[in-house]
Amino acid sequence: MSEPNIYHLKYFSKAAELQSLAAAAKALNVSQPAISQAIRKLEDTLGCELLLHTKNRFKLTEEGRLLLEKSRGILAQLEDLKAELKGRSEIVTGSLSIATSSAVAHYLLPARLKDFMKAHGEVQPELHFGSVPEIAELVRSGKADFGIIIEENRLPGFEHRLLGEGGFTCVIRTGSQWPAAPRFLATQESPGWTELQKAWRRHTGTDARAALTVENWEVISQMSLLGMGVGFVPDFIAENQSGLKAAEEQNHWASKIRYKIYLIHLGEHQLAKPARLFVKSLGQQGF
DNA sequence: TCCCAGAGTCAGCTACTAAT
DNA sequence: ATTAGTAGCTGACTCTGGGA
Repeated sequence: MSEPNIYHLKYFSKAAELQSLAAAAKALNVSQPAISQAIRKLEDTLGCELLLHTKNRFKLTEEGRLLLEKSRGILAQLEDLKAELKGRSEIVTGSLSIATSSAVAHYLLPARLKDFMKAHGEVQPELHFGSVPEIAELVRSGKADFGIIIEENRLPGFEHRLLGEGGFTCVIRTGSQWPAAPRFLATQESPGWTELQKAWRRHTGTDARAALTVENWEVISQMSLLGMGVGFVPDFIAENQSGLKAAEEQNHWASKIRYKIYLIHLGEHQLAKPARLFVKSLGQQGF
């Protein structure tokens, strides 16, 4: 019986990543049976089931998940080795898949990405957007190399790198006054509406009134611009959104609500080279 | 019920390796 | 150099489930 080889791992990883044998076959330019047989060979030689087949679909077993995790590291190391042996390790190629919120992508990422692309023009960046749970799932499933989240607390199962932190700001349309009976535009996600309510109650002794709770700070910014309410957003948005101004007199209570920007991934050794370099550059500069 | 997509099976081919 | 065994691939085909 042969030992598992690198093609077996490659085929298995791609199938697990794409959740489809046919899609993996297409991506790797081989036939679908080749993928199917490679996975069976892996199961035979490892003596465990890697996939659970159900209704024309499959899902990973616990062993399959473990193997996927380990094989990513092995394949990434192999890519590095190949590049090194070719004597062209200074030229970084491949994809860089980042999962984050649209706010981070809009306000924080472009400058960092621009610098990175200037140094590594061969890398193909790819951005995915979502909520914190969606970002976590994109990273966990391997669809994204790493995620950037704005969250108070750390997520279990991920390695974290703190990129920055700050406080919240109340914003209103430039030229307008703080309203006598403010209605707030805030997100449901933490930190957001719940923390605002507590802080507002401590500050005024009354309940905060919501104009709208939405999942997206850019939408909040736009609605604030239209005068639909007082936006409650992280300071980096307040500072960079033209047409809005911070309600300075309110920020002694708002800025006490803090956020942290974390970069999350499944482990340094599992990152492909472009991702490792980008993570390193973010870690040095932060946001 | 039909059609389509995805996954599995099978036969046959090629490439490689070890034995003679 | 030849031969046999093994591994891995492909194309053709079948089976199954979901959706129109």
